Amino acid sequence: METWKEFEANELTHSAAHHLLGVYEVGLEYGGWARVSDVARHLGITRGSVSINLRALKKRGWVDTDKHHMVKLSPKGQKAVQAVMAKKAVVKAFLCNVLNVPEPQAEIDSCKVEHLISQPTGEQLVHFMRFLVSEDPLAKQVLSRFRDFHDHCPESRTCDVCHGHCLIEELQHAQEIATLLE
Amino acid sequence: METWKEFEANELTHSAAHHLLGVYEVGLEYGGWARVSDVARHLGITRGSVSINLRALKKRGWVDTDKHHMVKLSPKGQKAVQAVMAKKAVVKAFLCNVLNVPEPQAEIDSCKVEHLISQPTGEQLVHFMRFLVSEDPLAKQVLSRFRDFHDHCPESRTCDVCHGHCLIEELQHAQEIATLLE
DNA sequence: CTTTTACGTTTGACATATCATACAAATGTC
DNA sequence: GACATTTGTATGATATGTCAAACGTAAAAG
Repeated sequence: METWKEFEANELTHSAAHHLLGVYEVGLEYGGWARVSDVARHLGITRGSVSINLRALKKRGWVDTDKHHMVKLSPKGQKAVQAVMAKKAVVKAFLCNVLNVPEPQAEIDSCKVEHLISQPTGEQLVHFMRFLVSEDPLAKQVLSRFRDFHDHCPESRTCDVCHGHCLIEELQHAQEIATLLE
Repeated sequence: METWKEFEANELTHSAAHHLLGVYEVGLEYGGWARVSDVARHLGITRGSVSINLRALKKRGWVDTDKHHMVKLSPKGQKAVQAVMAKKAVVKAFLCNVLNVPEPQAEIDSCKVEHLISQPTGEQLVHFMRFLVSEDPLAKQVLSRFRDFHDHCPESRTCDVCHGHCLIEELQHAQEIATLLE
């Protein structure tokens, strides 16, 4: 009944995750060290905001700082960044290459959920993708078969016509489908 | 470079989505009408918070109110709730029945992302699940074959042993896998 | 009909996350 | 060396989302 509060309890907020990613990406060219200013430019927010946010992240052990105000990821922060990047990559790959979601939308969706996906779920998705690129011939056929199914299923083409109206009705069948698979 | 800000731009926050879901669920027994108090009890937060939050949702056209302080979803709110519920259902079904994620974890993960998934992505996932329950024999075989793959892949069993350590290394391969599917 | 309970709202507080503005110190430039 | 720019921080503002506590009203109980 209170599962919804797990969202708040998440280890990293979306903002915090992207501050860490910012430190990582900016730091790539400087041996892991980044400046507040560059992270701010990278994220498109003010130096003041980044200064405050990184201070909070430092207090919680995600980043370390220098005497010269330089910032880098702590070991804990590095692990978090790698996990987030990997989850985003595998979700985006699934959306693009299995579900055939257009790349820009897959980029947005994967970015929104990257920090929220649990370790077990991310791992299982990696296994699934690994299965789809395995030597099993079945795996190879499924993707093209799904594309055929998708192209010939009348319901899959309504989206081009009604632009958002039918999508909701589409999704209403989800619960029925869920039970069919059990 | 600023894709990450799409998160903030989301139509509904997690909190707002669950207020709407709360109105829906509480209202089921009263012809769609709900009271602030019952929604608060349902969500496990104070009446004050719900009062303020529902006022904001009313101002933006997601809910309507009575002279007697009764609240119900507007047509717009109903559509949003159905879309969110459907996305959660299809994601949870995918996690449980395809990826074999344990049900409690699937419940948490799907709840976290339900309001963040775009209409196109949700719809494509529905098509994919529909394909997996179609009469196509290939679809029927894939799930059990993936389970075999999963059970016999040495990497898939490390999780039971290292409890979170290897998971990160697992996920590091995601980017490589992503390119393999293109 | 009084009393008590329940309800919705209001207020003040706190936490997060952003902004604009201002300031002091460090860095660059001439 | 003097001046200008960049940088990090500080301050006050706004917005969301939560809490606890108090208040007034409305409904239920006695």
